[in-house]
Amino acid sequence: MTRGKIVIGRIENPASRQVTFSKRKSGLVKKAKELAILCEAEVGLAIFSNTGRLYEYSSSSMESIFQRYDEEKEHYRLLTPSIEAKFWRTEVERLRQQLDDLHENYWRLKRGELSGMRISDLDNLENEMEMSLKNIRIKKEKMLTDEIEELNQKSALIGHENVEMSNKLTLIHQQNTLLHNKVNGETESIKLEEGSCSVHTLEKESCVPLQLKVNRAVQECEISLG
Amino acid sequence: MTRGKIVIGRIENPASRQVTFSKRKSGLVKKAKELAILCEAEVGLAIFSNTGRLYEYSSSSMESIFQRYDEEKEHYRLLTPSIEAKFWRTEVERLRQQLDDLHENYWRLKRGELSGMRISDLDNLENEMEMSLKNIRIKKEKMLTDEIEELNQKSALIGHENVEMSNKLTLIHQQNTLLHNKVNGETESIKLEEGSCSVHTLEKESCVPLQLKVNRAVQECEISLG
DNA sequence: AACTATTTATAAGA
DNA sequence: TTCTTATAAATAGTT
Repeated sequence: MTRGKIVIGRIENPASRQVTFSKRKSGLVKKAKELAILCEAEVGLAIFSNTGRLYEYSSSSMESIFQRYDEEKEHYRLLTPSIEAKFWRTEVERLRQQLDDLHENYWRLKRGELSGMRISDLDNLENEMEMSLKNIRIKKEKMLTDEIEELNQKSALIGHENVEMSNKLTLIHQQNTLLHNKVNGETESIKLEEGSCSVHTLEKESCVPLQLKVNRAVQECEISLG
Repeated sequence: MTRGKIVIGRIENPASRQVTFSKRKSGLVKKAKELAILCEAEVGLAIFSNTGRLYEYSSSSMESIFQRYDEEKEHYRLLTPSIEAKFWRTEVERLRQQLDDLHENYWRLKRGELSGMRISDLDNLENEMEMSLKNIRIKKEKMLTDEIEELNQKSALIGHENVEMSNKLTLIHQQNTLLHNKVNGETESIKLEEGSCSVHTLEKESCVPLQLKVNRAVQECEISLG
C-alpha cells in the first residue's frame, strides 16, 4: 500500500510480519465495526496470530454469531452446561471493549480541549455507545419474550388437560348417578355438587394480546431508540 | 472514503445501505484474506446482512475457527460453572460501574465544551428525551414482568384445579366401579383407563428461576441505563 | 510510536 | 449491478 506497492504473500521477516499484523488487524476490526454500524449487519471476526493469540470482534456476541451461523448451516452445536458462565464472560468482554473505546475517546476528548475535536467524532462515539446499549436491550427483550412464550405453552397444555378431565368427570358423574338410581340407595353414593367442576382454562384471549402487547412494547423501545 | 467524508452511523436510505454493504463487505473480506496471507494468521469472518443473508470468509474452515475459539475460551474455565458465573457477574458489575462513571464524565465534558455556545436549550431537550426514554423502558419492563407474574399465578391456579379434579375423578371412578359391580352388568359402564388421568402441574422449580432470570435481566438494563 | 509518500478503498454520481 | 472518479483512509517503509 504505501511507500511502495507490496505483493500479497507471506512476510518473511518476523518483526515486519508482527508489525504488519498489528496494524492490519486494527484496520480490519475498524472496517468490520463500520460495516456493522453503517449497514446494520451482524458481524463476527476472529483472528489468531501465528503466535496463537486470539483477537476478536463481534457486533453482538460471538456466541450469537456462531449460533446464527450454525442455524444457517443447519449444523448442531453442543451447548456446554455452563451457558450462564459463557453468557457473562461474553458480557465482560463486550463491556471491556466498550470501556477501552470510551477510555480512548475520553482522553482524546480531554486532550482535544486544547487541540479541538470534531463534532463528527463525538457523533461517532455516540452512535457506538447507543449501539451497544441497544444490543443489551435486544438480548434482554429476547430473554423475556422467550420466557413468556414458554409459560404460555405450559399454560395452554395444562388448560387443555383441565378441560379434558372436566369432561371425563361430568361423564362419569352422570354414569354414577344412573347406576346409583338403579342400585336404589343400597350403596351410599358420593355426592358431587354440579357447580364444583367449573373449569378454569387459560383463555387464548388473555395470552395472545399479551404477546402483542409485549411485541409492541419492544418495538416501541426500538423505535424510540432510533 | 471519498467524494466527501461520511459519519459512521446507520445509513437511512435502504438502497444506499445495500450498495454500501455490498462494497464494504468485499473490501472487508479482501482485507481479511490479505491479513491471513501476509501474517500467517487464521482468520474467520461471518457477516449477516440486515436482510438475514450470510456471507463468510475463513482462511481455513469456519468449523476449525469455532473450535479453536471455544478451546481458547475453555482456558478460562478453571472453576465450577456456578462459581465462575458468580465471578464473571461481579466482574460485569465492576466494569459497568467504571463505564457509568466514565460515561458521566464524558457527558459532563461534552456539555462543558459546548456550553460556550448557546446550546443549553438543546441540552435540556436532550435530557428530557433521555428521561422519557427511560420512563418508557421502565414502563415496558414493568408490563413484561407483570405479565409473567400473572401467567405464573394463572398457571398455579389451573395446576391446582387440575390436581383436585384428578382426585375427584379417581374417587368417583372407584365409586362407579363399586356400583357397577352391584348392578352386575345390567348397565353398560363407561371404561376409564387408569393411566389416562395423569396430572400435568406447573412445578414451582420451573417458575421461580424464571422470575429470577427476568428480574436480573431487568436490573441489568436499569444499571446499564444509569 | 510517529511520520508520510503512496496505494487502496470507497461515496457519490452515471 | 457495475463503472468512474475525486477524495478519504489505510498503511509500507522509514525514523
